[in-house]
Amino acid sequence: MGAGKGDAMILSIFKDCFETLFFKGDYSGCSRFIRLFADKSGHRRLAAFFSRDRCSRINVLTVDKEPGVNMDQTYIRDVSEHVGEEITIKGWLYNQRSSGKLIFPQIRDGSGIIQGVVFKKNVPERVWTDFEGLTQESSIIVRGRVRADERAPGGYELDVSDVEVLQTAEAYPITPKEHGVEFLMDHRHLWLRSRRQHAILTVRAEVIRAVRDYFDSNGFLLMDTPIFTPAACEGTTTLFSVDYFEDTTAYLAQSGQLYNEATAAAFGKVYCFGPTFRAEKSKTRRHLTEFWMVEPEVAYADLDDIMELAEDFITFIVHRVLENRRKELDEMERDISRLEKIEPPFPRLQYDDAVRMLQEGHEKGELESQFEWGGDFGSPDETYLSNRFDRPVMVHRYPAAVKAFYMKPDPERAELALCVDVLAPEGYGEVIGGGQRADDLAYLLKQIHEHGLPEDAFDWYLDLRKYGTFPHGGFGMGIERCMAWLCGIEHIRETIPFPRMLYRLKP
RNA sequence: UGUAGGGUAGCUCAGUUGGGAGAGCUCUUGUCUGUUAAACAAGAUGUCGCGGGUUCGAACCCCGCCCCUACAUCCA
Repeated sequence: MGAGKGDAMILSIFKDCFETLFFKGDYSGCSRFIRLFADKSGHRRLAAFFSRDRCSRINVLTVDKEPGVNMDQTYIRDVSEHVGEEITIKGWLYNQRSSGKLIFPQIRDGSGIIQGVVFKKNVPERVWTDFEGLTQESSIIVRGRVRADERAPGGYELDVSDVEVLQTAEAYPITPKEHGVEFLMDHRHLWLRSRRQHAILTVRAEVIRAVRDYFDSNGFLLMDTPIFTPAACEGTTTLFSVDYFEDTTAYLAQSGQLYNEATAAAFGKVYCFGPTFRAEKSKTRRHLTEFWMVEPEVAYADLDDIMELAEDFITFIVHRVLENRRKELDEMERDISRLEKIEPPFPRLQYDDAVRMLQEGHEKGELESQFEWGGDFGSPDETYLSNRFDRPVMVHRYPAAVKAFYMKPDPERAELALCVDVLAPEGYGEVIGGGQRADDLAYLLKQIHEHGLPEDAFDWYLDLRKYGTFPHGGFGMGIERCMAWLCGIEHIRETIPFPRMLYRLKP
């Protein structure tokens, strides 16, 4: 049973049992802990309910009210529970249409948008003139009665009785019309308020929560790896450097993997999750200079184990988003049927076979460039491959020469690396890269020398091969690329609140 | 870094033989008791990216620079 369904069942039991109980917030996805808000009577009856051990696996906390919120404030996401009641909404004016003696303000409060109705005849003159003078994004506190109405976007309306204007906003730059990319990016701090961006970033929070829930509930331990690092992890890609006190240069982390190989030896199954920095001068729709990456590392795992983990992990995230954020996906007009097809098993494609596929594509005239065995795939190649399948495709065993120094060579064909790239469907490119790590000291030393890396920078890493070396592997998933695919977004810059890109550091 | 396209009103854009700087939206005012990016009427808005050149005359042609976008290289 999915966690969300279980919660829905429990919530319905509560609603049947307790008249005095009221619910707020969003419980989706929390299978062990539910927080309820009840008055004193409800509190006592809840205690009795749980003493009968009907839901012993659920840890319930009861408090008198939602923390951090005034008792007199109602969030727009909760209005369906307040039909017929007089409520107070604290928020901003999203947009306003008027028609003579009628004004329809659209009010947003971060949790949703509700349409208000102001009849000139039914409100004091001050309220009417206050609304007449309101500009887009003015901050307001609105009082009114909730009513279900088919004509309203969202299905519920607020019959406004009173308004308090905190500030009449200056002319708001982002109008409900078309805007160009540059203008919107310059106003990213305001753009976040608009519907589509709100939906996208709500899904992002859901994806991140799913990532944490997945690893936390599958025996992984969170190990935060450092952001200041002494030298290149992989050598090839460019790093951001910062002054580290006198005479020392530190580099911003481009991966936590090498450190997680150490923590995996200490804790078995680990993951790190944090910002990652790459100073690559690439400006494409798939690149950020600062992005979030989650990297699991598993002791005694081989390449097949890692592929199975990646497949199960991606499926979990897709299911969670479909279950909890369907409204947001609809809001951004995502073709959900494409996501509903994401079920294991994912196709596993050997590099050799992928190359054959690309060459056939070229012969058929479906692919412009001629691909030669031995190279890494370019972006058009990845797109071509991923379009052959309706679910993520796992390409494994690339030539060792095009991959990082720490990859374990295939014992059956030493020229291949035991690695895997997961290509998202619909041309969204590589969302996961990983594989099995080289565990032989002599081989690693040879690789470090051949890649021209400083051996002394890796002395601690090489220690892991001296003191109980072990087979292990893992992968890294870029949150933003995964997001772009899940949400069907053209450009990765919309999947993070404040994107950092080549030539963009502000706002 | 390379290739291609672009920079004109607050926003989105049109503007060719080189000669009067424009449209829609936003905004302001007015009409309308159910608007859905409301509609209708009237009004306001400019360093044509910056610098130089050609010309009687440059948004338009030439040179240099700046900025943006897409793609490629790189990668998640």
